[in-house]
Amino acid sequence: MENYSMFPCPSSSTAMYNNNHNPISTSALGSSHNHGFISNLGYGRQMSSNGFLGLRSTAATDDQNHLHLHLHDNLQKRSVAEAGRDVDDSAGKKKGGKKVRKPRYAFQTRSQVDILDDGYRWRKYGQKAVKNNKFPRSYYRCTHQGCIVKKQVQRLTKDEGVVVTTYEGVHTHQIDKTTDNFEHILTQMQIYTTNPF
DNA sequence: CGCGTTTGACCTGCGC
DNA sequence: GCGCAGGTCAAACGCG
Repeated sequence: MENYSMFPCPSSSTAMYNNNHNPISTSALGSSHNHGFISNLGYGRQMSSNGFLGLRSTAATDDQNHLHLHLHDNLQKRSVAEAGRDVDDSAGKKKGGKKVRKPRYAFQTRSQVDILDDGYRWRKYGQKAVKNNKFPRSYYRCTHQGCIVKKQVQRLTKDEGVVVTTYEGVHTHQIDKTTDNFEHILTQMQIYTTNPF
């Protein structure tokens, strides 16, 4: 749980569509806890070179900002602890028992499709059945040379319309699909939080 | 042929 | 120590 951050986003009741012309229903999204992180970035802006919209620092200050992730099912302490294991040598060592792990950012997206086109190219490297979840979790890596960003995609059992996408690491390169920008991404996804604060 | 997906085996950490 | 569950690997396979 420690290293997730959620990014509340202004919600809308407007129906949206993604690249595949599949509807992204936003009607069920809550709006009472809008902290407006996304809106601070500016619409139509190119993704920042660190590859994650310049938001990475928020995870490091997770405790201060109370940006705790509240996932419905299984993306909880176990997965976080496990994720630390595979952190590359460049980023994390477990000397003396202290592990340093990359921050992870989790989005909850109400979407008919699992894969959100965020402009980067991803290669699937695994899929696992998750306990207490009838949907498998998929594991993706960025295919850009030298980029070690990973993401996990999982649909919630309790709400089949919700897709949880967890990013780990930051991109070391520009976005691959230059036609995509943040505005485009927003047309594909709506992010909301279950945080009770 | 190159790239991406699938999938079972394997590895690792945590809880009991 | 053992079992479970999450995460990764890699060979096989499919597709353009």
